[in-house]
Amino acid sequence: MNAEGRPPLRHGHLERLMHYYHFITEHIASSDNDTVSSAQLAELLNMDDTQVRKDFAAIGVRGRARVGYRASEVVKAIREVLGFHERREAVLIGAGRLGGALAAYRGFRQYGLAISALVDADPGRAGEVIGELEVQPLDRLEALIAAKGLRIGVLTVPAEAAQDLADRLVMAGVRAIWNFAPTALAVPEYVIVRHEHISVGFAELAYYLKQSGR
Amino acid sequence: MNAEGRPPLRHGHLERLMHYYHFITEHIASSDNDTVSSAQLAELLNMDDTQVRKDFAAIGVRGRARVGYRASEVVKAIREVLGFHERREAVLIGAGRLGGALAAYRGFRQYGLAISALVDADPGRAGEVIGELEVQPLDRLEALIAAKGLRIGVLTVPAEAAQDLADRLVMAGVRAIWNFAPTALAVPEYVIVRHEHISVGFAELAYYLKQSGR
DNA sequence: TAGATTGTTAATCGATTAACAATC
DNA sequence: TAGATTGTTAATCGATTAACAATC
Repeated sequence: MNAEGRPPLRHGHLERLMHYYHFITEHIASSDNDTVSSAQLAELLNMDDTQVRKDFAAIGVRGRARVGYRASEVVKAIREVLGFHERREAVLIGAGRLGGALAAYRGFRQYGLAISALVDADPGRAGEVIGELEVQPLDRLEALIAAKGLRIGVLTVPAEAAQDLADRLVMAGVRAIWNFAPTALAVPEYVIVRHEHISVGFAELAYYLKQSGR
Repeated sequence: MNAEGRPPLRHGHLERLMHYYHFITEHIASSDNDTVSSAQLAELLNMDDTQVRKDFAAIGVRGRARVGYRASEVVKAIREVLGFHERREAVLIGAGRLGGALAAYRGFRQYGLAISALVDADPGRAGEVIGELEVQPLDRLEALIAAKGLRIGVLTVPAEAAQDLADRLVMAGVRAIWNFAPTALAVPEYVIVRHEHISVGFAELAYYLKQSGR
């Protein structure tokens, strides 16, 4: 149970909530009286309508029979449950192409993520500006984390460098790591790691392509 | 059933296979007689050992009682099933930071992915070299796909541009799209889309962080 | 041989889907 | 009122885990 007295959401559930959120914010105008039915969403997202109703019930959204759910209410509840309104500052390590792309992407703001420090191991990169941030030298990592009280680290570094940097992040107080390096990280159990394994996406795509007869 | 007479693998199964693959190739030297037991893998990957044995059985890998599985055999079987040895050429659209990162990443090769054409809507970018490729103007898209017989497209463009480009890809003969644009794509049912929704990863990380008491 | 580990069947668990009464 | 849609319970399905005989 969490603060709201609801059981914690599982992976699949969170994914579906994000799915609803994107679909509704993209396709259904947010004027106050816009409604959406579970059957509509289910059809468009290619899933079962009971699932939609259960998911909404689980986050405390109630609909009205013969009418459906208020789109704005659904969106608000999802933002609430997932904590999109809570600003979460993070330090990003590795200002290469991928790191630069994440640092410059403005879309993260709607989920509460603000990358508020950017470091790179190459001293030559220090001072360069990406998005709204200046690249800092790696040896300032701990100072930056302490100064801003950062608790989230984003790793966009080569595989070989990842474990060392993860260790430094944890030592400096970081408690959640978003890992884009193609390697597993060993961390204490009180640290949460989300490993973004991009090539898995390609492997799946290729497998399905193969299954479908090339 | 697929060509090998085995039922197709589901999402979870594919993810686990990639997990084993990475773990074994990273942590277990590939000399011919290296063995690994289901209990070992299960412990290290934090899962049930029966699961490991079932997954291996499903791809035709047999172990030996009291010994375990031959690491090299497991790796080979996974590569075989997932088609890593089949070279798959793709066109990448959008040579921005993210596109550039993917185009320059050499690690994809081990999975069979070769990005063999790179286009960008900005004519000013044409001619620029990223990795081993020269950025081509967008109007050459169809010609490149036809000339190289490409069947896979990678979209690293802003959300607004994604649907139009997906349409062009499909019209030109592409049958699988790896979509990094933060928007859903509408495509004919014979086209496979893999939507890489990166912010979902952050949302999950943030949710678990919140659940754990900040 | 003794005992560790596989391979597989059976049991459990959770997630998905079906059914349907309640409601608007 | 009639009928569409929710909310929820029950049934089904599939995935995970337990158990254990077979094997090396």
